[in-house]
Amino acid sequence: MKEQIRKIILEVVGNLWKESGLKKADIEINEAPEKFGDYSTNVAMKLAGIVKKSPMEIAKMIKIRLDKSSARQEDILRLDKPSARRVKDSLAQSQIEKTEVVKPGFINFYFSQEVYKKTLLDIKKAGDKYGFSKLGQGKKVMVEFGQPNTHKAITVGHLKSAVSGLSVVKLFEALGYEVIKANYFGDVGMQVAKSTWGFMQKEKPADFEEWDNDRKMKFVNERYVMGSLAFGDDERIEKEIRQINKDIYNKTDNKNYQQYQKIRDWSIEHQNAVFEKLGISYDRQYPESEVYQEAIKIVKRHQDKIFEKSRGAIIYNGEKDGLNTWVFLTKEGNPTYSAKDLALAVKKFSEYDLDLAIVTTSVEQTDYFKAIIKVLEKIDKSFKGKYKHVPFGWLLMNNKKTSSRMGETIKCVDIISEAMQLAEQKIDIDKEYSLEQKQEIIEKVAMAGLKFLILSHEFHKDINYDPEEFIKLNGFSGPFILYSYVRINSIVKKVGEVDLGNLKDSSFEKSEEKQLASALAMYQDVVLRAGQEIAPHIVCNYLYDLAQKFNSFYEHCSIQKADNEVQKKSRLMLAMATGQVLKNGLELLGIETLEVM
RNA sequence: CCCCUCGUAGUUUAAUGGAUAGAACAUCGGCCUUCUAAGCCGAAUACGAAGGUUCGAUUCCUUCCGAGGGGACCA
Repeated sequence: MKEQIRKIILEVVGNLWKESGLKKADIEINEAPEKFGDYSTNVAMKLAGIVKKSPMEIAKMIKIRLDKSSARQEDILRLDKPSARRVKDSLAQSQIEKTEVVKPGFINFYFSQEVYKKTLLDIKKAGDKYGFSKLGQGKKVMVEFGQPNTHKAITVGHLKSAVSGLSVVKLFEALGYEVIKANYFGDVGMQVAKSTWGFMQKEKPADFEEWDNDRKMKFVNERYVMGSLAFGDDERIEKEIRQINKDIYNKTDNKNYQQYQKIRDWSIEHQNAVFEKLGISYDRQYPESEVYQEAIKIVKRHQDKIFEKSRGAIIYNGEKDGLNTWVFLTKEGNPTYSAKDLALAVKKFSEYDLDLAIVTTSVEQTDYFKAIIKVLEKIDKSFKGKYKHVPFGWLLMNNKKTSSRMGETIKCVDIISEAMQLAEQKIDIDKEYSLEQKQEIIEKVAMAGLKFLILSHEFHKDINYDPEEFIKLNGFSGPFILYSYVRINSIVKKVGEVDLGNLKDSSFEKSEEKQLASALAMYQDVVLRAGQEIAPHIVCNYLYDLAQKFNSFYEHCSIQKADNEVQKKSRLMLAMATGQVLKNGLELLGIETLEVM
């Protein structure tokens, strides 16, 4: 839609635009505020500084050209003179009903009824694929997200990563990319050793083997905290833990390694269950242990060209590239996380023929990944621009970051059950749902609340959450959108599905109808922007606005009590199309719809 | 000391250099005999400070103030 309007503008100002050194992409088409039509452009204001005329004057001249290009007005701008027919055709093609010039120099575009009808028909035809584009067709992208550690609890941080990552995946799919979902999880290292040590210090409860994995992992995490605290206090214990660490690396066939393996198995089962609950199934799982050997090799291979020796370690000296210096191999010859991340990156490209690899992590790793990417490009120029780090902010509790070492972290499973409790309280007791229905409502509403909260903030910003008023179930929230969807579903059930054919008799005259239909027409542009900017919060804002417009429509334009049969059917089509778009948009956020609530 | 984020109503936040800075929660006031009131309609309240660039700055640049993060063998 935007692209078509851009073309029309170009018909008129093309030459002048080029002379001014501006590019086609500089022609901005934006969604206009409600009372200023549907789309608007500021080209006149952009030209003002260059041609030294007032923006209003320029805008008026452009408008004359748009309205009837043969106008006999003195043209001090030397605008292009496309034939009247070409402009008329362009306008007709993009179904712009009228244009308007408004201070300080905006040119506004109003959709015609044709846009509304075409949009409804497009939505009906494309269904779940409405909003998809072909931008990434034939291209492959891998998104790495989640990244928990075994032998430790999954925390809110991982929850944020998982939810954000899933949304990135969905956005790229909507852009037409083939997406590979990857997880990189820590299953080696001191923290794993600490946890294993802690576990072996205390008799486990008699019925331990009968516990489910959630409960087992809670116990394991307690033992991890204990081991972690003991590590700093006692040299003898430190020695024991380091020994366990060695046994794990060497896969020594002893009690330590066997215990480690057992906990690792529970952890992975637990992880998969938690991720499944969040709607995530990975295509490729990379345990840290898998890249360990490769990490050493890759550093040694490039030892003198990219890396250098310093204080006994092998480092990448980032200072000369304006970055920090990072250790890749310790003086004992062990690979650090940087070496492992590097090996992982190379492995990803060699396993899949990727056009792009995205890694999402928390913001603290921003500088670190700059270095990793730099080194990667030094290894092979073809990696340039293909490895992308997307940082996201913390989920803070009362403005403070929590420490996993001290056992302060909020567990992912706890936060989910907290959300479910809230959702349960909200269920209308007058409505008699079956037990299964009730359970479905609780789960989906809770997930919608959680996911929307996480995704509605800009990625790189921290989310400060107050446990008291944390998950919102009304207002700017996921459940609000679900609720709107449920209302639509309920109407359709009552009135019955309808097909108006080509909709040729229908007309949307009330402002609530027009605004709703306009918003539907803009959905594709929104998805495109959200995908290109990797910004799901754009989708959140759009969906909330759309749901609000629907609720307003619902309040002011009755379907059952429409004036006549055509209006009734037109409105029902509008409602059904809205339902489809809400569903598609929620899908981009990884939120499932439901039929009643 | 160096580098990176971020400062918007009481709170949580939005706005590719543009129109009256948009919402939500909380507060106050209306609307359920009428398609699900988790809703609708309305009121009130905000760009950390000072300069600069621009027709136009919350947005870009500089300085200051404030918060957080990163900077050698932990991830």
